[in-house]
Amino acid sequence: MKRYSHENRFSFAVDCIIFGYDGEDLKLLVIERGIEPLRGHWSLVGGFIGAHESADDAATRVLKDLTGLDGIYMEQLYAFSEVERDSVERTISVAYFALIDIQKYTAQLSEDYHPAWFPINDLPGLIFDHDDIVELAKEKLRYKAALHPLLFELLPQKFTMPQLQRLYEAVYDTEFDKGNFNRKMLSTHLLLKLKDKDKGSSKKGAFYYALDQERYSQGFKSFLNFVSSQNANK
Amino acid sequence: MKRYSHENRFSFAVDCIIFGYDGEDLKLLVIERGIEPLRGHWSLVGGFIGAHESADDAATRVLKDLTGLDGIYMEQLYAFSEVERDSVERTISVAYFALIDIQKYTAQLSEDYHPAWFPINDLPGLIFDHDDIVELAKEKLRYKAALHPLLFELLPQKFTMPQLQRLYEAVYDTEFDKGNFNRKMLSTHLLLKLKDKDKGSSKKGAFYYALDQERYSQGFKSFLNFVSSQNANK
DNA sequence: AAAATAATTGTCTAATTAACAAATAATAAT
DNA sequence: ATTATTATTTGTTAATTAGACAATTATTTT
Repeated sequence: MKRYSHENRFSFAVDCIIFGYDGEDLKLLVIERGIEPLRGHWSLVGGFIGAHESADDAATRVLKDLTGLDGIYMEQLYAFSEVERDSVERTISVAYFALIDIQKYTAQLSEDYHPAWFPINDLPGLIFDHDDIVELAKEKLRYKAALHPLLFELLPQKFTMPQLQRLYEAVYDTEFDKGNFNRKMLSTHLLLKLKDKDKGSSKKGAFYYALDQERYSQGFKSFLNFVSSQNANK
Repeated sequence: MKRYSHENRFSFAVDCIIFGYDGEDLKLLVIERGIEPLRGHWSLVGGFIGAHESADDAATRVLKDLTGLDGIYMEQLYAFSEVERDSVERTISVAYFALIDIQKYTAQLSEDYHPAWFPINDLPGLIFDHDDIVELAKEKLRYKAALHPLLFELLPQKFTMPQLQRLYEAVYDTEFDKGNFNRKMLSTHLLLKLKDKDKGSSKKGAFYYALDQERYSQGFKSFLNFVSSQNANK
C-alpha cells in the first residue's frame, strides 16, 4: 500500500452544531457524551470519520443517527485543529452547522444520546473547545442569514409573517418594524401566500406563507440584505 | 498512550491558495510538485501537518517557506476530505487562501519550489482536486471582498484610486463608474489621502492613498457594500 | 354592537445608489 | 507661450431603497 513518507496520522472527526427554533428562542441541540473521558458531560453531537466516507458523509450520518432524518440543511463551518483540543489524542474536527425545525423533528430524536435543547443564550458548558465552536457557529449563522434566505430552514413548511419576524428577532436579538419587515420579505418573491390563516396566536389571524421552492433553490445564492448593517451590529 | 478505540488515522495536510495582483491581472501562485507521484505537475503549495502544530501554524509555515514572509493575510477556506482526492493515501486537506502584494514579495520567492504566477483566468490544470479548491477560493474572495475591505492586502502600502479601482474590476471582471467608485471608497473612511502623486501612468497624476491602519483593523468586520449586488452578479 | 387586539397596508422622508456631466491638473504638441 | 490632450477629481441630478410612523382591516371578546 502506498503511503506518503511522513509519520503523522491523526484521528479525524466531525461535530455538528444543530440549531432549532421553537417559536420563541433559538436553540441548540447537545448531547451527553457517551464515551470516556468526560462521559455524561454536555457535548456537541459528533463522530469519527470512517475510512470510506468524506466529512460531509460523516456529518450527514451523525445527523441521521441522532434525528432519524435526511435532507437537513447543513454546511461546513470550520476545521478545528489545535494540538491539544482533544484531551485523548490528537484529533482534527470539522464542524458542521445544521438547521432543523424543532416541531417536526423533536419526536424522532434518538434517546441513545440523551439529547437536549438549550436556548442559545443559556447554554451549559461544553467539553473540549465546543464552546468556541458554538460561538463561531452563531456568528456565521448571523452573518449568512443577513444575506441569504436560510432561516426558513428552521420553520415549518407553513409559517406566518409574525412567526418569521420573531425568528429573525431571536437570531439578531433585536426588533424590526413589522411593516418594513413584511415588505422586505415579500420583495424577495420567495414566499407564496396561502389561502388559510393561523388563528392560534391572534384574533385576526395571520396568513400562512410557504416557500416558493423553485425560486428558493435558485435565489439562495444571490444576496440580499435581509438585515441591515445597522441592526446586525446591535 | 491514550487513544480512541477506532482504527482510522489519516494523513492531514494544508494547501494554500495565494492570490496576487500585479496592477493588471489577478494572479495565483502555484508550484511544480516536488514529490512523486505527479512530480513536476502544477500544484498548490501545501504541506503535511506536524504533530505539534495546528492547521493555521502549518499554513503559516508553508507560506513562510515559500515567500520568506510573515504577516501575510490568510484565512481558512474549507476542509477537503473526499476519500479518493489524493491518489497516494487518504489525506484530508484544509485549504487556506492568502493575499499578497506581488511587487513586494516576488523577489523573495524561494526557487526550491519552482513557483510561478498565473493569471486567474488562464490557469494550467492542477493536480488532484486543486482546480476545485481554486474555484471555491475565487468565489469566496469575491464574496468576502464585496463586504469587507480585504483587497487592500493585495496592494502596496501606497496606492492610487485608479489602481484600487482596477483591482476591483479585475476581481469582479466588470467595470465601475470612476466617480461613484471614488466616493464609495472614501465613504469608508479607511483611506488617508497622501500629499504626493503617482505620475507614472497619467499626465495629471493621481494622489496616493494609504490605509488608516487603526480604522482598518477596527472596521474590517463591519460590513459595507463594496460591490453592489448588481455588479456582483455580472 | 362596541371594544380590543394584532395583522396588514399605506404614506412620507431620508439616505443611498447610479448615471452622467463638468472642472481640474498636468503633459505634449503646435 | 498657447492650445490640445488625457486622465483624475468633483459636481449634479434622478431613481431606488430603507426607515419611521400612521391608518386600516379582520377577527374575537366583552
